[in-house]
Amino acid sequence: MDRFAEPPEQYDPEAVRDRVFDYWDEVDAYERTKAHREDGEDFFFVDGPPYTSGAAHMGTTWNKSLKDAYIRYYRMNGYDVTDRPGYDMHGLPIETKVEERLDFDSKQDIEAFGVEAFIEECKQFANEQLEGLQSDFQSFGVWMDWENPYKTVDPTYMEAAWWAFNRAADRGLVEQGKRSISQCPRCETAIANNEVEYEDVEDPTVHVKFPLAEREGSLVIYTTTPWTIPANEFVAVGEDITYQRVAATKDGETETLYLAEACVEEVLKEGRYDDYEVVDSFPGAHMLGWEYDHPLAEEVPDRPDERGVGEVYHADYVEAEDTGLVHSAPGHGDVDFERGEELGLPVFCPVGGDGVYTDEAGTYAGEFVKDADEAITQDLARKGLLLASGTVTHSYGHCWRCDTPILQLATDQWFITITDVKDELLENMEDSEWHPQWARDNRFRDFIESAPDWNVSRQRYWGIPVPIWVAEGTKGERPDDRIVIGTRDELVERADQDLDAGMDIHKPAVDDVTITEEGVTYERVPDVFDVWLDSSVASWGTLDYPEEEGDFEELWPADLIMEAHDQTRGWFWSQLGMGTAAMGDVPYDEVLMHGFANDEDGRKMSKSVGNVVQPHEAIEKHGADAMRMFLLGQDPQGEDMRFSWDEMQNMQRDLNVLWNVFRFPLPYMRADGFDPTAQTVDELDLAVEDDWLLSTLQKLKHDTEEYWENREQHRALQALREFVVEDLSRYYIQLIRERVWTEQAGENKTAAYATLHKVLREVVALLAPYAPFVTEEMYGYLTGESGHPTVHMCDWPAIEERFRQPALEDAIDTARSIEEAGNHARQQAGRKLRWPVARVVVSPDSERVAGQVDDYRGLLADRLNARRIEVLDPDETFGDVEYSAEADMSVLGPAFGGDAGEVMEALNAARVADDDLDLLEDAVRDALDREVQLTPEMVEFREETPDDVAAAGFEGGTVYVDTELDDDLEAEGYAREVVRRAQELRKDLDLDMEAEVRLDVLVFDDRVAPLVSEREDLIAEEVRAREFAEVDPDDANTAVEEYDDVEGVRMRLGVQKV
RNA sequence: GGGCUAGUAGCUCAACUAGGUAGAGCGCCACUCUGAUAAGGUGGAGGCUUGCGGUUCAAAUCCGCACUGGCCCA
Repeated sequence: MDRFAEPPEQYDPEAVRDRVFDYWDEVDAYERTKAHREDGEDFFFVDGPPYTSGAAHMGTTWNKSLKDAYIRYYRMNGYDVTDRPGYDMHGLPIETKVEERLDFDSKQDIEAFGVEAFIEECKQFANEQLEGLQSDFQSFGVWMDWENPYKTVDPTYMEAAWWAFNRAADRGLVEQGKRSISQCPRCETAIANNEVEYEDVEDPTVHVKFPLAEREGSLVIYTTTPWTIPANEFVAVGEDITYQRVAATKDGETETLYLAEACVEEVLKEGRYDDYEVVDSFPGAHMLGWEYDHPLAEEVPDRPDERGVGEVYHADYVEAEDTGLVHSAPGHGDVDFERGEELGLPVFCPVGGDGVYTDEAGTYAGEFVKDADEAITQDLARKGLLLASGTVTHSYGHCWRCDTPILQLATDQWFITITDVKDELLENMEDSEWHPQWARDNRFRDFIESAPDWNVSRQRYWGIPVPIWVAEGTKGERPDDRIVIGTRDELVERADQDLDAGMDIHKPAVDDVTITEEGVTYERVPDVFDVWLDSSVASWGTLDYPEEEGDFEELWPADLIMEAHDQTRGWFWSQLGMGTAAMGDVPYDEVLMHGFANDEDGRKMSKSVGNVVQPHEAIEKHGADAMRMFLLGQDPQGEDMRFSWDEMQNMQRDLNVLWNVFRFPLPYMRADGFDPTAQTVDELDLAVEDDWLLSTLQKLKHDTEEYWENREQHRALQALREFVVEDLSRYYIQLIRERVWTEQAGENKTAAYATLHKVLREVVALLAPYAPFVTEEMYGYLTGESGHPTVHMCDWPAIEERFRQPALEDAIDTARSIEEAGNHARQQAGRKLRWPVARVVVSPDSERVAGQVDDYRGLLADRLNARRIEVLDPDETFGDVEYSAEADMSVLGPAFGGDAGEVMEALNAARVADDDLDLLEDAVRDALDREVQLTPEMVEFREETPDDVAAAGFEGGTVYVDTELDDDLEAEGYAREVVRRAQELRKDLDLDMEAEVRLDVLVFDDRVAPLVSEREDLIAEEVRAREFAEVDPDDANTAVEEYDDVEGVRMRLGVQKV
């Protein structure tokens, strides 16, 4: 791109993006940027792999934008950043999608179809989804290593999981055992708790009487899962809860029931008893050890009947609700299971993985459990044990993929016994720095403390095969008789079959592999890993470890990871767990935890509600840069984002302002042959505004850097936008316009070019991580061949102390607020800025402000279009002014206590002739009808505007604008009115900036006409009028216009090109 | 049901960590400007700071409860 070439007049985001994509391709921008930092210090970023089902939504887009921005930031700071993207491609969600595609209903369908073919389908599906995600991410400018993503389905990656699992096994953290797990009977596999979705459903309820064995009466239990009653092994009570023995009467018959006191009335009502009498009251502790008869003893003859089963025990999970007596089946519920383990009870689960009762369930064998609810209820009723039955609507867990109600079953699973290393987990957690920190210290810690052992086995197909081989026929029940394979090489070496180390290690390829050692043959456990285990090894999997060792040695652990807050229980946790189990360390040093993308009302975006905004819609509407700026303008530390079209539009508007700012000087620079490499701010004599802008730029760099380092890139963006819009566009550009328009070349003009050029170049660099497209294009125009091929190769702009001038910044601040006050005063007086005023008087509050005004008189006179600026002494007053006072509540409050409010009001309302405390006290006394003691600290006096002068206050004093006119001022005022209108005509004629014209000015006012004539020189220069003469109205290059009221005067103007 | 987190102008957010008359940007209205012009300037309207209680002379801020959203857990 040619330096200072003419950029398009309009900022068109889509066109910019198209051009930049082409440009990036053309110059290999990404590759060169990476190569540029090859020798830099390493920065190991790890991408949390998105799951490959579905497209990128606003949340993923936010996440990837953040990652991209921080990667760019670190690159600009000289780091060699690891930027390998990852994809999470195994697991049940994909299996169920593929099953849907193939119209399968069950595992039998898969087996019939063939496991190998099914795996192939899954692989294909995941790859298709991956392609979609890749192009989504690229569409908004994310620069990661798209050629070489890590995929959890690559054998190299899968090996990383095997390796880690093997390490955990070596540490004694892998065991097989029964656990109560959530089972999806359709998918026929255990699913993770976080894969359980809760929804409201209607379920049967039963109140059942468990007849006591050695005493009269029955325990009353309540459950919504009658199908678990066959597996009942004990009844739990709370030791400290009060229970009652009641004699309940129905139809003239009386029976004895045991219930928690709090539940008696309601339960008996449910059971439609006519009356009852409380016979006895006692704590649950009295009931411990009571024995009862299993209510379905005859129907389920094979249930365990050993000592200890069928008794009452205490359990912490009991509360005085329902009946206060809890039916407990260790073969099902997880708390029941845990308590059962403690009590040394057997685990009895007469239900298969498909939810069908096994032979152990006696008469119910062969029936699907949920279907058996009714038969069981009827059996209980027939036996006189059903106290009541009904239905209830409550939230119940469902499989998140296929929406089947889950079952709690105790089954054989493989576990990583995380609970054995809980202290280590907590210690390791402390080694990671989190933004925000509360997420680590509250949420994450709580989760770790309550985390159960990790069930890593799944009875499915599309996953990393569990690398455990157990002695034939032992089903893994003999812990010492098993082999855990850590690498493919190891498998090749030990396998009975002839294998190739490059083989795919998915099912079914490894299923038939056997290992025979010392006369024992081992066969593989058929399970695959829980998909959460896949991504848990990403910090080394992304480095191809253990296959490749070099990067791992150099880089691990990750310097930074960033994901949304759902990953606290997901990836942040699984990595900590696996890192600790396998390496004894947390695999990341720093976590940036961001929030979720909600809709404009703060609600979750969901397809069913129809409030989803697709990233591509946002890109089409406002451009990828504006979308990224919106996303990156959000607080990334734990806060959810509210999507806002409005805000995104603001971003686009700001980019438009920047575009205009950047475009403005280019034609002048080009025309004057400005050379930014030779003519620099260090060598030129800078004007005060140049010094100021450069100083302000240093402050900006200081602030933005601090924000980025604190992971508050949104604040950095805010500061940057403010600089561009307020300081650069609204102030600096306005100030230098005259300098730039001057025709003669000169150092003054060149200094403005050099300043603007430097500032723009740095602003563009600071903005590059947010808006990679538009900054690229601007950078190209600014630097041409002399810069890097891409803005993204730039160094992060460093703070240059030599430009810092805090006193100047402060003074200009004052000048700007005086200017603002002056404009205000002018507006009130009806005197537009185009008309000069004789004088502006500044009455400063302090010597400091007085000095500042004195130093920058010229600037102020120029900005306020005043012939002269007068400065009063701080204690001097301007004409007849009154004073008001403003209360300082922090002093007033403590002094007056409860009266502070009314004293404040009286104080604020008072008007006094002088800034004198006694006068003020008098005024307040009059208002409140009592004496008050004021001190100077309590109030600040303020001058009140006199009626006859246009005045306005500013932070450090008051500005008075003297609006009285004389001939000289009027002459210039009218002359400028002529100039402005003549310019408009020039524009109508579409004349070049350089074009000269003939100007015809007719003023229909005898007093004003000669005044205007006096200023023909001024007019001629401004309008590039070569002569004042009549114009030919018929000429195509002529524009004539008549104006009825130019500040009370009629005039006609004609412009003709010569 | 439990934990964490948030609720401030029409919208996006500051002020909350050390209690002292609630601010900005955008939007809206009026006026204005016109050599960056889908810009710029000046002014204005707009808030019982989600609600209810408490602590305090004084609460957006501290405490409790409730309501609403979000995430996680059950």
